[in-house]
Amino acid sequence: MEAATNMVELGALVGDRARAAMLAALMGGQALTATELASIAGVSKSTASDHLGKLEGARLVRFDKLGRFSYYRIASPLVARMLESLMVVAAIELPPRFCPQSAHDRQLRFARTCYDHLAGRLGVAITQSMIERKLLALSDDGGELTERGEAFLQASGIALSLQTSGSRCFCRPCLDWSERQFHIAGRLGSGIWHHCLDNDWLARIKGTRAVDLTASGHREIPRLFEIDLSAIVNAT
Amino acid sequence: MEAATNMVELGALVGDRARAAMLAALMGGQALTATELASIAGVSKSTASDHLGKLEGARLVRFDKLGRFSYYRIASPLVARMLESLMVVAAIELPPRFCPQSAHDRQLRFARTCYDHLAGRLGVAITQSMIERKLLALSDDGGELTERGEAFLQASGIALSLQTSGSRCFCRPCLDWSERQFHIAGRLGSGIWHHCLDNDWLARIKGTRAVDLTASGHREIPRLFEIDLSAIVNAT
DNA sequence: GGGTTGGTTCGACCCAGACCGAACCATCTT
DNA sequence: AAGATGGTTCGGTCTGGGTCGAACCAACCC
Repeated sequence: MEAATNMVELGALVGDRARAAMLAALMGGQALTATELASIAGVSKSTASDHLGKLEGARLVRFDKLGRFSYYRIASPLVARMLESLMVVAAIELPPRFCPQSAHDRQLRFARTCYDHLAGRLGVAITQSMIERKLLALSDDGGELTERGEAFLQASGIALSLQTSGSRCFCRPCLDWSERQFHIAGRLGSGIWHHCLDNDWLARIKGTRAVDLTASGHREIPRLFEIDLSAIVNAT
Repeated sequence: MEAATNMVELGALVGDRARAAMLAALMGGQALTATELASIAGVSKSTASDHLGKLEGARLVRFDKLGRFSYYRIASPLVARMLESLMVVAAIELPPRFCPQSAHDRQLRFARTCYDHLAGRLGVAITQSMIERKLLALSDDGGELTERGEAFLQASGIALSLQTSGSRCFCRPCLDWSERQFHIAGRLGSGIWHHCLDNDWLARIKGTRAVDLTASGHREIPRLFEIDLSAIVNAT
């Protein structure tokens, strides 16, 4: 059982409170320092360093030294996909249990980054709206822009934010663990997120994966994506 | 970190030798009894029962009692997808380490089931051949039959083995951990596998995920899929 | 009924590994 | 040079959970 042996190692790495908290934080897509990750995981610096060494040894994370800082990040999109699928099963398949919702949880549920695209109620709402406007068709395992969608992309300027690298899937549905609906991943998802970020419509809430609307985002996002912000801001 | 909490639980469940061996075995797609799983995992019946209780409690597996036998199986396609992505990262991203290849490993690498479709050199060869014959186009995250492909499906009789349920993706690439290339999953992959099984071209090797060619399979599979069997039988 | 086999529950044992503090190294500042 | 901050390494502690055997329950066979 060669494959199983490595799967055990992988599971054991994720199956620890502190390490899982670090990986979840890194799923925000940003590189974080060892001290930040120690604080997020709620462990001492020495423990954090130990954990990060293991994660790096298994090539789940990479790190770059910048001066005296070590910036850690998810090693590859493949690892991100794996964590994504873990979170989906964790959220949907596991028996429900009592979990008090913190303020932070509420922020995450409103909007967050999922490695390199937008998730939460905002991400799902944008996706739904694009489908209703027939800009996009999404199936369980893939998606495609319509002609109207192509035009929309050009007109809005999002096209400029798209990476041109061909190997990644252009549009991929990503099951949202909090909403239990799909949002857009792949290059298109990444392009939409970066477009919102570049135009200062959205800003990361520092130290977390959560994202918040700026004043201009409040104005421009509902206009561009034709969504009703008030409905999703005030949801449960 | 509500999502992270459940992810920890999930990782911890997979991150155990015995449980991972059981899950890997169940990824063969067949239901197995508790005693069979105990033997596969190399633990006592009591230990196995304990583990299976935990897996069932987390809804990663389901079981049906038939008489005095408990038949366990993977709970859902979502769980299968998650394990699939774990195995891919385990096989491809983790640093290589010395792992002697057992006879059983060689069998698995030749041909095996991956939940409900065909994997290993045989699965990959069929996929490659269909792409070369322009029956199929496959991208990183999706796939489509060509018109020729549709005709091929009808002519071969595989179309009859296809489930008609619409919710599942018709054709999905699944990264093969042993071959590091794609093979066909989704309803199409499931249809091809069941077609080979129904016609007695392939047979499961009992108690494992491994699959072997029957005499008629030796004759018919190369003909239908236009592949060179000798090349993949004798590979490393 | 008695015997056999599949499966679960319980109690006891034991070890991998998560954790911390202290010491240490490296980088930047003053 | 001295101090401050980020990060790693090392040794020692302790606990969660994986393990088994024995006892027990349930289904099938004679």
